[in-house]
Amino acid sequence: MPSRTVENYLKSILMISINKNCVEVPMGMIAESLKVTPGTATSMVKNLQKEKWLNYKARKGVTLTGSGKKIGMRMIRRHRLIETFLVETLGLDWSEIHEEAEELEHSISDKVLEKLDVFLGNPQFDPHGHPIPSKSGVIRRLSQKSLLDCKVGKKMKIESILDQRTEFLNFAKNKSLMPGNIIKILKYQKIADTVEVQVEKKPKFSLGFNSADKIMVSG
Amino acid sequence: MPSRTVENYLKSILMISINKNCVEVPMGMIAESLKVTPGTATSMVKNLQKEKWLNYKARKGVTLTGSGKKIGMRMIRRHRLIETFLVETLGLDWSEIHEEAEELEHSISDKVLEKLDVFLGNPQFDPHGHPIPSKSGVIRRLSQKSLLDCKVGKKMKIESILDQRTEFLNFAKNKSLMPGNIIKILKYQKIADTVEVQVEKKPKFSLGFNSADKIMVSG
DNA sequence: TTATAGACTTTGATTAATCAAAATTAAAAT
DNA sequence: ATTTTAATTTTGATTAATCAAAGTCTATAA
Ligand SMILES: [Mn+2]
Ligand SMILES: [Mn+2]
Ligand SMILES: [Mn+2]
Ligand SMILES: [Mn+2]
Repeated sequence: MPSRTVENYLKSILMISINKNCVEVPMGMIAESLKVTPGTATSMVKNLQKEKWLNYKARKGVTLTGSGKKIGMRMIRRHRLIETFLVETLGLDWSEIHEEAEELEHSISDKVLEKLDVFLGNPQFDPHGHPIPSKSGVIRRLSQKSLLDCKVGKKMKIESILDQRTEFLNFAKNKSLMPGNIIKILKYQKIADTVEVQVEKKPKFSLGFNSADKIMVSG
Repeated sequence: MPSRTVENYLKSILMISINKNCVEVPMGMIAESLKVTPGTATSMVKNLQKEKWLNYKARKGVTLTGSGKKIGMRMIRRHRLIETFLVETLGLDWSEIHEEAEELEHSISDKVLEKLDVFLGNPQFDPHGHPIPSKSGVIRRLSQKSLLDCKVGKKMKIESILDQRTEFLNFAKNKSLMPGNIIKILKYQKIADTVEVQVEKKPKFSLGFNSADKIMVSG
């Protein structure tokens, strides 16, 4: 019933509200995340409100309704299961699956999706370490702690990578910045906005604050 | 570059010209095959001509250009490889894959398609017995002989099933009307427009002329 | 040779999604 | 309390794809 555009809006809005855990998602973030002009986002969001998928307060932002959340979550599940399939079964690299899944998430029937889920053995995390919501829309709470929130010297486990850009993921893999690996912050240089880190026994290197904030960790 | 609508038009036109082997494809068939009104087909076809994908002669029909044929063939390859994947890998029934592939054929990147091809071991035919074009756009000539063109009593091998409707394919499977099986026409009753047939050692049954014409055979 | 039916085309309108640029508002800085 | 800035909304227009219904052709049938 919802068009692929609607599906994209609802998924993006849900992901923003999860990642930044905010209740009201501001229009600017929606426009940025969907790569449309602010005016487009405003007009689209008004339509979504008519369809009862969200509530919109002018100059405040947007809150998903129950049905909006449901569709958004459904899209996240689809996206992540498809990504997992592309890596596990077809052997694509984790850096090239995001755009692919962005399309496929709208094209697969529920039946095929559930077959895929079984075929893959009910995976719980996608290749970037993001939890895959259950069919009924339940998702594991993900770590809200990024590299930036860590004490110097403490060893942490990498949970997931938020940045989905191909180049960033290539860089990350090259530096072994991958889910499961152990990372330590060696130095924290506020003035230069960098952290110096070491992954497992590999050579140390530096990350800017923006990049470090995309590496989610636990432990 | 071409939109999914354009891809659908070019694929449909190519398939009609192959199936009916005619050079000029009439507008009516295009409209019917794409389930749009005749006026829509006319206006769309004019756009396609502007883009050099085909030549259109008013009240005559349409002929694909080289580039139009190339895109059409690419879509046939995609469609059939995806159908094969859905049956071979995910275990869907041959009756429920057509609509699915109709969507997916537009959503998968070339890279994923070729990975799929390798994963499946370069299959030559889809689950309905239709030849899969090579990456470079070469397709095996398919049998032009249907059950209707057979001598009574002669044993023939079923090559492919043209009718893609779910209900027909369910019926066909139930009667073992599937590629590879051996079929014999027992009786040919022009007046009732039925043929009585027997597949392998199974009980005999009747088919209307329209249905019989959808079963392509050889040998 | 006219009629006429059926295939096809034209016309005029609609819808979803988008943009650019102008207008408005609220928050922050002075 | 003003001014400035940044975020957001409004306005007006465009594009691809579609339909309904009116108009036009052309091949056959009377
Ligand atoms: Mn998407
Ligand atoms: Mn992911
Ligand atoms: Mn299609
Ligand atoms: Mn097929």
